[in-house]
Amino acid sequence: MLTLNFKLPTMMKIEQRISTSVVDYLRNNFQTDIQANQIQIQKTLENFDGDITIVVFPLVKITKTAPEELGHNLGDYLKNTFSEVVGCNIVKGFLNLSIDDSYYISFVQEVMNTKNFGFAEAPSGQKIMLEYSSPNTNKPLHLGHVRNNLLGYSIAEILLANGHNVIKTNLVNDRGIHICKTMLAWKKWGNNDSPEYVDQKGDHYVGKFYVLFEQNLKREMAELMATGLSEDEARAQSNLMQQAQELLRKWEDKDLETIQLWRKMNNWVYAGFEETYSRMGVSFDKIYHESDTYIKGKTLVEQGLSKGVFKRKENGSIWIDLTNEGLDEKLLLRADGTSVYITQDMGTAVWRHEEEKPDRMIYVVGNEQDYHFNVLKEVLKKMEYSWSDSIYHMSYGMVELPEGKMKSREGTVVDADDLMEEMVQTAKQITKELGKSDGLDFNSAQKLYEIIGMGALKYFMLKVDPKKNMMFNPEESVDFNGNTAPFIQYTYARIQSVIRKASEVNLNIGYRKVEFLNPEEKALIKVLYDYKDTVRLAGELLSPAIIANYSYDLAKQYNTFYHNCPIIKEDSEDRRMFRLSLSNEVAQVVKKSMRLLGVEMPNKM
RNA sequence: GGUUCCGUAGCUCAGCUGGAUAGAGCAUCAGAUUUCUAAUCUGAGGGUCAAAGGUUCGAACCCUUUCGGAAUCACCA
Repeated sequence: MLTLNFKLPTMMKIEQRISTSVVDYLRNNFQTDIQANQIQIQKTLENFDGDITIVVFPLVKITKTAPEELGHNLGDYLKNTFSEVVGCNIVKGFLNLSIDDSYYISFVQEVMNTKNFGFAEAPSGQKIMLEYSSPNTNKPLHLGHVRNNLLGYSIAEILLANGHNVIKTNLVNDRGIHICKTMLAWKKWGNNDSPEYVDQKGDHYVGKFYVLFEQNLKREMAELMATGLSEDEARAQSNLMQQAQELLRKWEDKDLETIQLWRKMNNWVYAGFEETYSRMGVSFDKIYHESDTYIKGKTLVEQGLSKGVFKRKENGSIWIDLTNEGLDEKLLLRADGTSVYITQDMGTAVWRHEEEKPDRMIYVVGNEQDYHFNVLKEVLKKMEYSWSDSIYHMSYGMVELPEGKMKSREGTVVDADDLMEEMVQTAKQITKELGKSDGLDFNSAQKLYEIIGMGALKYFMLKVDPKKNMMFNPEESVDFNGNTAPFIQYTYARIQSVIRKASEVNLNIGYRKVEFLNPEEKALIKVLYDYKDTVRLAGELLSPAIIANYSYDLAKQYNTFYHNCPIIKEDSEDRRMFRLSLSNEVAQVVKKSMRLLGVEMPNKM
């Protein structure tokens, strides 16, 4: 169970005060020890009269009275207790309470007076290490990484907003057989070229050689299989595969020439990644390399072996038996002594824990690795690390394409750089067609296209529940209507425009009390009212989607308000200022929310 | 085959962890601009929540079974 530390809000919500009061009522009249969190309070549905609703069904069991009777009594009690409760009605087992407008009006004032409304007063929470991105250094980032990077970054921002101390880490998978494959391919077919020489981004350049290796391996395997070998046998016996394995052994033996080549190629890739991360707007506090942590992993495997937690097979490979845990036997170290994926993950986890002693370690990794993380957790548990339960695999769903699977070998990968460029270009085209960038200088216009294009991409990927597989439809992603970042950005820009126009007539932001609310004002304030709970929930569930959908609701509600309620042209001065201030608060919350997703807001569009 | 996850409108997704008559966007159709940005707003049609049982005052949500889809079970990472 995740817990969060919040400081007491400056003004306790009426819902909480009512819960407490209902508990008092029940205790005094029915001798029960019910707790406040057992009282169900929700928003009243639109078709009913009222603002908040108490579900009395569950209470009937305690009181042994009819739902309607209890509802009436409770309603009367609350009306007498709270001046804010100005009316009530009972429908079946639902007690609907009407809250006086003045409560919501003063809430707007509270929002204005709260420095960072909706966010925890940092830092009061846990120390959390969050791993995300974790690229392989043998190929460029693709669509799947985009989701990973955006999710990781956004979750970190959300946890920060909830008052946690977050250390963003990236574990670079810079060693392993796949790296050796690209190195071998470059040695064979690279002509001693470099990315600079052929004028290509480093990660793309190196990625070419990985593809080249796989193509040639496939050809060689096909020849071997034609002689009657099985696929596995063909792979094992192929020259290319044997040479790659030889290279891996040389690498682990620290062969100078191999290490130098490895360094050189990895640096090409890092330069490429740096560009991609930078445009994506993601960053890290601490970078770990598998090439460092695997050694620690090997040591741990030896320790586990001597403790009798692991066992060695005849050929020398080392395993853990997790059949009692519902998992299989799992390889921890190869027969030739080289390490596998999980070896380094064990090392990394222990290393991190020794260095930082975090309360939680969150891994943002795709759900195709659910099994791997179950094993990792069990291995650490068997090795009696008390913190093994503080590991949490933030397992997100795959990104699917309308055409079907993405496969690097078949050229159906959507490259991250290409995707970002395409989004920005589309934003540029649409913005120009609408004449929205007229009058902007070149740099400002470029900046605007970037904000819109990248915003659209980020929002599209983050608005879906992270746990679910999602469909990425490139055509739909550039459609800027509906539940999209440009819609929300437009709403923000519009508010900024109103604020600019207002200041031209000396109408400045400042709270002014009004006597009552009209329906659009009230509906809008109620969305703002949910903000704090939304940020908290998103933090508990590690879900940027909750923030995204909230932002959309808020923007939509604002647009309704905007169409029905004149601001600058409103007759009453008090209401004019109230609406302007409310608009400004909405803009601030929209901006902060979208910032949690890594999406920027333009002042004009 | 074992394990895990998923199935909500034609399509893409919400549904606040069991509450009232299941909601948005796209697409389709019909409207709104002499008025603070129309990348906007208003309205209409569209549902056996995969199916069947069960638990409950109450189920899209929990349990069981069936059907359909995906991932994984590598001396790949």
